[in-house]
Amino acid sequence: MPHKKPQNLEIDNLDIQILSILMKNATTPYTEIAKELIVSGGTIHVRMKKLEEMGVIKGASLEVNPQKLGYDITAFLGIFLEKGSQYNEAVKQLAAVPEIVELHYTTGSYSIFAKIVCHDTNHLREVLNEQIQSVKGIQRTETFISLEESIRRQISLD
Amino acid sequence: MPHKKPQNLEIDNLDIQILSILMKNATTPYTEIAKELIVSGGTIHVRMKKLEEMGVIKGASLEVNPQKLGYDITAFLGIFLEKGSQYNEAVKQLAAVPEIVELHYTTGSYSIFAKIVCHDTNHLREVLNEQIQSVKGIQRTETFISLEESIRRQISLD
DNA sequence: GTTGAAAAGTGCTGCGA
DNA sequence: TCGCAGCACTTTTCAAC
Repeated sequence: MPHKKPQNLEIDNLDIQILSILMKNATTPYTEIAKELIVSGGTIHVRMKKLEEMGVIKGASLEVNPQKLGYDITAFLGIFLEKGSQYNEAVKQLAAVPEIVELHYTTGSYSIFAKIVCHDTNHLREVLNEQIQSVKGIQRTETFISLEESIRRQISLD
Repeated sequence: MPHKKPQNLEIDNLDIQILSILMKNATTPYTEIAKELIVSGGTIHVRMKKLEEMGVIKGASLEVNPQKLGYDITAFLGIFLEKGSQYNEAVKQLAAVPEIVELHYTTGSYSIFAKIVCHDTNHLREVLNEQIQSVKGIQRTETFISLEESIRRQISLD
């Protein structure tokens, strides 16, 4: 009796619980997760492999404290473009600015929204004046400097 | 001759190189890093321990694809407070909103700047109306919905 | 501070239920 | 499909340089 391989491309409650634990601490051993969720270590492994194949898991990255590395300024940038159609070209040039850690195409007042990390205010001014304002199509920018990061977390999967 | 323990609380070039590799892929084995930087595995371990003690490394977290988990909307929120002094109280209440993944106290037009992740536009509207607008001290908000996340990376350590 | 190797723990694979 | 057990690999520790 031919039977189509189920593939099981659904995310069930167990998957969510595994992700939930690993999103808090990616170094949690599989055996410990297994103990906590009362399944075997092999099961965790199978689920993780499935989630990776599905593209749910992009990878694991080390979280560093930018301030301890001499990056004291985090700022948000609202960027106005002359024309919305210049977006792709602008992004290409902005990608070459290493201080930009996040960049979005947004609705609302601004065309582009960016997050930027700099050593100090001088560094920020340099990047703004020399790297960003000179990009073709960028009309002007508004800067919001973060004085305090009060919340920083991942989405909760409940 | 009494001699103060050096502690070696400086970050040298080797530390930077180790961090650089692990920030791209936190699952890189120490042995492989050691080979690449031509030092022993034990050295990598000692350095990592030092960096953790110094607080440079906050931890490792799994990066997931929010869209694959049904979170399709990423938005930025500029929040106006009636008085800046209401910040601490507002943060306390906003911390209880799980959809908020980042929150900053900023200079510029807004008092608070937040990043929020929702399932869909309805979910976003619900969170805005029921959870955020009701917080005491919040005057009004401006929403910037991300239509495309073009850049997402860590600071480069060069 | 670094090295190299030994010891402990974890991740992976195949067999059985 | 899941769980168990053995093997390979990584992390950790430690004495010596």
